[in-house]
Amino acid sequence: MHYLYCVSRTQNIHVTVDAIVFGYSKEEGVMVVLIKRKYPPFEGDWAIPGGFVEETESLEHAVERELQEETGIQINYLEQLYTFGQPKRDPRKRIISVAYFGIVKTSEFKRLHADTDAVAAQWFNIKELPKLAFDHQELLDVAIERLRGKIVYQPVGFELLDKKFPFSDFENLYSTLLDRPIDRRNFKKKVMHLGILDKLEEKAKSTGSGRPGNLFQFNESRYKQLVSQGIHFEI
Amino acid sequence: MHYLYCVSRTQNIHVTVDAIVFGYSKEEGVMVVLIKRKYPPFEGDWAIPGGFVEETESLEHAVERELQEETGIQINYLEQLYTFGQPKRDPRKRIISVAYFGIVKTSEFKRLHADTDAVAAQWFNIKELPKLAFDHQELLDVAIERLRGKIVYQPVGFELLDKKFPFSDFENLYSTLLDRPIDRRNFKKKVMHLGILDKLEEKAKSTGSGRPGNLFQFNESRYKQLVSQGIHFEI
DNA sequence: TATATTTGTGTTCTTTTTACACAAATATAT
DNA sequence: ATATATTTGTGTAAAAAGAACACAAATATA
Repeated sequence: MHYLYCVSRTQNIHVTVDAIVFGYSKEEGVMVVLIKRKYPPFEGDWAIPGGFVEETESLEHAVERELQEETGIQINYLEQLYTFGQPKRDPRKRIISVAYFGIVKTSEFKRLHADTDAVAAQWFNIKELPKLAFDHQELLDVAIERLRGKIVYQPVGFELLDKKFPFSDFENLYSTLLDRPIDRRNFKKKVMHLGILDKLEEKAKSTGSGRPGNLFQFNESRYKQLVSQGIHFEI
Repeated sequence: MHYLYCVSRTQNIHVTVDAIVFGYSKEEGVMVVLIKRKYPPFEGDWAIPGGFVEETESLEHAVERELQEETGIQINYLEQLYTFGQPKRDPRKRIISVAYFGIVKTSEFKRLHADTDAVAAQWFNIKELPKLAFDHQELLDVAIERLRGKIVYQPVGFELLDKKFPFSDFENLYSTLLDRPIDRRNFKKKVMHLGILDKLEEKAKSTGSGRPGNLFQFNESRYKQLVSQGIHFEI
């Protein structure tokens, strides 16, 4: 095959995109959005949203379009995850699926949570998942692993939180995702020392009992500076 | 689009795999294999080896098959890199390319280096690359970034070296890839402390001037143990 | 006004990382 | 055979980063 890109062969392979979208709230933890299948195969099972790529659109565009159509979600962070292409992953025909990994912010998550049911989409806690169609459990496993891996060296955490948040939300997110307790003082010391969080003057509006704390905000330029220096965030 | 996987649409998109294969030798540094295009577009330019996926084979199989056909290479390490799918990346039709990242060992690299010319394939130092066809420079940039990123937390270095190697080869590889000097004593201390290298009794056969050193060997079980404990190799 | 809940903060000890120089073994040239 | 150049092998001390740890202040609620 020296004729790469030169032969004109008819290939009967179809390309889809799938999107594993995460949301987070302090109350519910890390959630992922799934849709209920209405037709066979796997009728009635839950699946990761996605669909066919159109010939003239980019892969990213396809993801955003499908998400919009199936779930009404507009994500604010998107990155390519992995491409799944085993021959028999769809029983009907050969499908190559380019999976993406998306995140919505807490406020958006809460808003969506209220009305995604209207479009047969639903949020599930990543620790309490239903049986999934196709090889979607595998996609989800890869995505969760990636999310977990990313937060320890890149502050993807910010994509999950709102623009302003109390420090405890940030800490809880890490503790939840890493599934282990975190020492509040050491964690704060480290994060503040990196300079990626700015402490605001505002206090959080009291959300229950306890002392109200300051709000914090992600310092994006500082973050970019650190990344350009090749610095990892081993939190 | 709730009909994911239910519509039977005709998609005129083609799927290819590409393989960015790296080799290393102390004398030549980090090398990558390219093939010379014999037909338009980009006739005469160099390109990354690859080709169309067949309907019944896995993506990995397609990569290995194409590599074998175009370059005669059998890699010993392969992982998926990224999927490139911009609409106009091939001027003729829509092509989604699943790029892979491969490595051959030094001995294999030297052997191939001698005869890959026979099949219009050639090794290039990653610092002295020719102009590439299509968006292949971008694929290569992503692959090099990945290679560089990987060696600092996973010992992919071993995939590039022979089974037995003098410590200086290992050190030079890291120094070359990271493009910065490495303190020999501290580096050795760290690596040996991790336990991923076993010191052999054999000495390297003298390869020029200087004191002959011991040979070392990758300790795979120790490595797996560390990985299962979630340990990263920040070398 | 007492109680429960959450936030905020500093020090000490341990571990890890960095900086740094000289002697031993070989090959080559004279 | 002797001198010279090249490469390997090794330890210590100072600095930085990480881990362990407890109590007072601010609010909501009973």
